[in-house]
Amino acid sequence: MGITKTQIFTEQQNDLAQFFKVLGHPARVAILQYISNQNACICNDLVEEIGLAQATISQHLKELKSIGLLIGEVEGKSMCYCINVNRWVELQNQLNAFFNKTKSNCC
Amino acid sequence: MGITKTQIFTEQQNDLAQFFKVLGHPARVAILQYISNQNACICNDLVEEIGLAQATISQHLKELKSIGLLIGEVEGKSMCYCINVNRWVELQNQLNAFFNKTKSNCC
DNA sequence: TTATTATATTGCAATATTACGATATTAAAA
DNA sequence: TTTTAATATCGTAATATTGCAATATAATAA
Repeated sequence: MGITKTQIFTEQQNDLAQFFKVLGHPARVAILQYISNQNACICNDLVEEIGLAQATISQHLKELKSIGLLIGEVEGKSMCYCINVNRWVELQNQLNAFFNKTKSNCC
Repeated sequence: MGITKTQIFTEQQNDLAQFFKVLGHPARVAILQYISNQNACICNDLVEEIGLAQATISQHLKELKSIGLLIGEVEGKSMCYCINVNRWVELQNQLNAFFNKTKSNCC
């Protein structure tokens, strides 16, 4: 069948999982790290930097945008991507809430 | 082509992504939450609780074990799964390190 | 206007994931 | 020993993801 049965889970569970899923690819981790290492917004040095085709990078950027982690701004004929710090902190908090709540009492 | 090009990323990036990936499914989030809500180690009430086939649950448990988050102990003819608290905290720290390091200076 | 350059989108092939029925496997119970 | 119950593994169908070439789009440069 292959379809994730989202209907049987809570919205919170689906959202959390979706967020983890987007971060669950090394290219997307690398993109976030690279953007954060630049002092200014970078554009698509990413293609050269990461070593994947332009179409592939564009796709990964789209997924990062889909959970609100990246903001893209048009700058002439190129795009300036940067991290959405508010969303970033929000997700980190959400994630820590999950980790802290999910504590085991057994074994 | 469909293969993730792990060779072009660092081990740290691959490990982090792998960890996120495993948590990136609502069933696995739900499993962890359910286990943590029980005062004692639970076994496979999970099948009834979550609403997926036994084979599917078993598969998800295997993935959670693969990153060290779960420990399984034989208990008669059933299995007692519980969260590996040390690993849990370790992953939470790793994750926070990633979030804290990856801070944007731009926009 | 016609390049040129940067990025996004489309279409597709290769591979991975999800889910489940069927079938082991293992341990207690009868 | 045979049955029963709990879990794991195998095989497979449906779907999703990854990656790229080709193409579209949009903005500046010539």
